[in-house]
Amino acid sequence: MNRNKIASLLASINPIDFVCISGWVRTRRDAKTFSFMEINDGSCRSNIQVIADDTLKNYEAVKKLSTGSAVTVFGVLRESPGKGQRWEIEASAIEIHGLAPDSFPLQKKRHSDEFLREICHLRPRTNKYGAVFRIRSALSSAVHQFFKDHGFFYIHTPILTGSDCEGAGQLFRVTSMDMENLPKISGETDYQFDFFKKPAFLTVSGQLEAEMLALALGDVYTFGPTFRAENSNTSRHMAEFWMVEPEMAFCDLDQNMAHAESFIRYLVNRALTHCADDLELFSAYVDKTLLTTLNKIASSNFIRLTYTEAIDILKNSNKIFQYDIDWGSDLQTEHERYLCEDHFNGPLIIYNYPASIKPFYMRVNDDEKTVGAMDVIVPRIGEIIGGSRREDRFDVLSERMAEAGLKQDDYWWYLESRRYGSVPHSGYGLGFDRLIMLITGITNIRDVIPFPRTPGNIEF
RNA sequence: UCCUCGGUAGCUCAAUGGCAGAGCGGGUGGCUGUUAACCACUAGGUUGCAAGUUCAAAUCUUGCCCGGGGAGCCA
Repeated sequence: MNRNKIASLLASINPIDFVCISGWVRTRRDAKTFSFMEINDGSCRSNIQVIADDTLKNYEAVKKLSTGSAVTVFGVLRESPGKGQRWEIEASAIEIHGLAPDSFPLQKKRHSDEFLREICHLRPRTNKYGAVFRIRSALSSAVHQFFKDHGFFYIHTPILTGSDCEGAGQLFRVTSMDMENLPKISGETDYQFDFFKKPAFLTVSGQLEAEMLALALGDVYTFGPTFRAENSNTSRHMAEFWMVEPEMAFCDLDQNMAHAESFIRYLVNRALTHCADDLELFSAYVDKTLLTTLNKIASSNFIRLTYTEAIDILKNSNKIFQYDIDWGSDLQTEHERYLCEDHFNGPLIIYNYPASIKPFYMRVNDDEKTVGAMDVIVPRIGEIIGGSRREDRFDVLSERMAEAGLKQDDYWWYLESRRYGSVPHSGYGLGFDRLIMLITGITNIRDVIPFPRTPGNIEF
């Protein structure tokens, strides 16, 4: 018989004569002639209560079942006479798969996130982490649904790259050469012996390749892993993270910002409507203001202001910042937080940044001082989206590349897209892990992905 | 990488130079349609590692390792 998922049994309207569940024992309590067990199979937050009485053939073994043990239970789904749950299963047979000895580190009581991070292989079995990873799955589906509804095509851009795409951060090197015995030519590593016959890296963004597809299919997006070899030790950076990158042809900066805003609103709404039960855990135990925050994001327009306006507000704020504010310098975390959390108290989009602090591919505005860049800032997380209108003029783009010290030979194909039928186009990157932080209220990015990769940490 | 706080039982923490403790978890027994069950008893320690100061160090000093928070780099 196929097993029933606990989620569907708990949603049942009527009793069911014969059911079968498989899962892990969360807790067990003994009564005089029977035992209460709570089983969780990961299909939902709730456990189901099982009544195992002493007529079971293996009752002595059942009485020894400890937290973490795996079982299959056959029995009747009936209304529970006890308080606290509507349904329970009266077991007719219990099959024991694997016991969890008393060294099983998860207790019924709450554990610290720091401790659970040391046992990433077991933490999905807790209520909180089970909920995070169900939400992560639901929102991954929501990403695809949103783009499907808007006529986008899902494309796959390479993970391995031969060029330092946008000069964004340190790259991980990829090689098939023997690191202990590198072939040398006049003192330098001879890449002729490497797999690609030239240096190779893990991608820091699929944007440049995504642009090529946008200039053919119209509206496209990528959703995949991204790698940065930065020595970042913060609660919002990882060496391996997931990014959603839409790229849209015939799209200006205003349309780009409107798109980013509706995308975030859609995802927040999806979480509110599709993950209500799991979200309740986070609003109860992680962040009491979570639902207020999410409802506000879902219902109100994002504030839009230019970089220049942002600088003016900061200068007139009479607040003392650790870093000085001057037109031309990048906004620091403290500045973004002040604007987002104190001054406007809500999500905001800052656009038209100085060209000098932004990458070569962003389109230079008519003032020739700023570029069509935009960052979406949300409370508590900071930057969740970074995007821009792309420079579509061949001459300007080559000039900007030269200024950035990039070799045009390495980007010949990128430049050719501006030579043949170039069009206005825009796109952005959304940090998917940061989105999960926003939606769950979790404050450390290491806790929204099953197995986080950070400097000095690649266990599991 | 920098600043800052911390590391004591399986977990969460106390012990501020003088006998290393509690709650939870584990084990044993009892009780009960229970539900973070309850009651009793019980086991459990290289106080992160190394050196130093002292009659005496979990406690003070130095170095290292690991973790949290903040910052930079960024999504």
